[in-house]
Amino acid sequence: MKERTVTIYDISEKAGVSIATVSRVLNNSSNVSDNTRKKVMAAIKETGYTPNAFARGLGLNTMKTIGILTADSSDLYLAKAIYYFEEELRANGYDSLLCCTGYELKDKKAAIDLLISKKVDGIIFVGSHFVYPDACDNKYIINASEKVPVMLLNAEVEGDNIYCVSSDDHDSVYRATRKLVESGFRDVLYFYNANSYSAHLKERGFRDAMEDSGIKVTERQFQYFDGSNEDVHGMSSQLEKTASAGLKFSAVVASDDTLALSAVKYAQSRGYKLPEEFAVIGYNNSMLTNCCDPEITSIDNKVETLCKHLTSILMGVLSGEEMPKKTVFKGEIVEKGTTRLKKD
Amino acid sequence: MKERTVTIYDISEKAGVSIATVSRVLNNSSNVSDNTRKKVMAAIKETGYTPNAFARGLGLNTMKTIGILTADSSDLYLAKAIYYFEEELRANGYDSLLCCTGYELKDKKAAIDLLISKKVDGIIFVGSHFVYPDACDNKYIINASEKVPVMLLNAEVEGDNIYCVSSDDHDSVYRATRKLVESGFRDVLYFYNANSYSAHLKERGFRDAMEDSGIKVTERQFQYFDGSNEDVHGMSSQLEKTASAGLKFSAVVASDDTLALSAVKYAQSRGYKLPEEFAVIGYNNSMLTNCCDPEITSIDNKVETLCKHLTSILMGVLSGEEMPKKTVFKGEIVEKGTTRLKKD
DNA sequence: TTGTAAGCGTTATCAG
DNA sequence: CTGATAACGCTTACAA
Repeated sequence: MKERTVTIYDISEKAGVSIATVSRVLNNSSNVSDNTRKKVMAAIKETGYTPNAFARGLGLNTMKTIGILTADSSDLYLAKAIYYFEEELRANGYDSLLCCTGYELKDKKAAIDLLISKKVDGIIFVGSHFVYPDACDNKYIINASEKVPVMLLNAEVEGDNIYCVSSDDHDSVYRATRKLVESGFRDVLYFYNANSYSAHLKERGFRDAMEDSGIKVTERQFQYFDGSNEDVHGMSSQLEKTASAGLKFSAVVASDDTLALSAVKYAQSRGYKLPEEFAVIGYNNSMLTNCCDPEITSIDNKVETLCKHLTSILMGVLSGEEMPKKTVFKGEIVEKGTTRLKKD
Repeated sequence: MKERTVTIYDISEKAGVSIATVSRVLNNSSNVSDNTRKKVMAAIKETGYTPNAFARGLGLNTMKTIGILTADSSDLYLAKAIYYFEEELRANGYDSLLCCTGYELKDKKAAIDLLISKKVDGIIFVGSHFVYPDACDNKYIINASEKVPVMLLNAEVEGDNIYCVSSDDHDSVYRATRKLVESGFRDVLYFYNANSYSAHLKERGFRDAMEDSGIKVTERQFQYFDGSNEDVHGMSSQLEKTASAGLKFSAVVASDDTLALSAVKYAQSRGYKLPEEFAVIGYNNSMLTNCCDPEITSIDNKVETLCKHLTSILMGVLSGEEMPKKTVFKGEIVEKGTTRLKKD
């Protein structure tokens, strides 16, 4: 009882023209007389015809789809990025094929193969988790770039068909840390939870800032949290343990707002007054920074801007234009209640 | 200089067999001799051949893709759902085409048309925002279901090809509210920010619970927050205004954890002690409930379970099995620090 | 301006 | 077990 789906042939017949003509009006292409166009349109409207995307894809060798690759689409920051990408891409006539890979290298590779086999027009790597410190481990990105343009958000890999858009993480953390020190906090703990490309930049920023401030740091001041990105509990109890173990710190620079939030909870559970006795700086300026009292000073890395630029670069690449291989934006320190930084 | 992509013909030639045979080993289908299979495999490996997905799609009339429709993929709850869907779908060999529609009806319609024109095998409506109180406004969902199976998460629409999976929002809020009242709070404010299908169920649950507790409610007790889902600030200041305007309330039942969090901030800014003098119950049991101190009692509606079931129902539908049109799970009240509910 | 016909790369039916 | 060959529905030279 399934009525045959209407094809371009049905339209051509109904309108009394050839399928070529139908195709032409469909792609509102070159020279079709107003009259025939009208006839074709009428037939289309009447039948409710829509072109078969697969056939189209086969002919054009594209279905206007971009693969979006991310470790965890439910992560606060990544979710935002995905949202902006989807929006921008669709505005440009592209669909988004989403692939969440988790954090295992082999799953990432598998996901890429999958995307490429589905013949996406490009792949956006959302988040720095895809780039490893050891260059060999990034070979899989290069491989992908031999098939389709590869876009990296918040990461950097050298390659012919690879384009990188990022925020200057090193600079942001550097500036924030220096200001923090200048405002009187010298025993600062660095709290992080990733070993990705941008994670390293941030850490480097912290180290450099401390050094340039003339403060020696010990490795104990670098606290790595190895757990779920949502485990605020675990995070603050790690700080608690660290403190109980004898490490003194009265400020925390965190690589992520969740960590920062846990630092606020830690400080408040100890009865420290923020920002007088204890200071906290987060990263991403996400809604989490507004979820506690005082609200958290955080670094805004302009994810919307990054996503828009990245998309427009991708669009340029896809239409054969020459595009910048590396684009870097400057982050912004958004001061709220957990610090009292010196003004510039 | 672009080398022609290798096709099934190249493989057939290299292996000295027909393309039909190559196709057979590709789909590891019926009866191919071990010997020829080996030859073909060798040729495939040698050339790095991968089948053209578009051609395949054209032949099979499917590219194994599911459209995921959501108002805002960066919303904490929706993002989680999307994550689980993507994971489950991929485990079943399906890809996810993501479409974020925003909250305008016409954009929703456009997105659906788009998904259908891309010939997805089914559409998952993530979140109750797609279902309107006025049945006429839901016609577009019925329309979609005439083309592909439609799956609704946390919503309900009657239709031939429509399948609904949800948590019993009414029951959850009802039980939570009753317990709250039993624990001594009678002047409870209901705080919500949506007019969707499930929003109505929740509100109904609250009303019924109050009524069954013998408490009269006035419309002022129903506070609708009309703003961004991330604007914790705006939310708590609305509560502040409401209180200043003279409404007395010492407890808040919120339709969402963000609202609940804002209630905690409000209560704390007024110096109320939670849970003794002020109680709060949220919804979704998201990470936000752990972001303040005390942590927030919240209703867990088991999004992971819902998503898994929904996906498996969809898979059943796609393979022609008879599947339940409506599946309802029970939510769980997860008690934390903002209440001291009576035990059952 | 319009039509003809040759792809595009598979899968599937039917013979052998 | 294997091979021809006809779909699948569209785009696009090339002709007219």
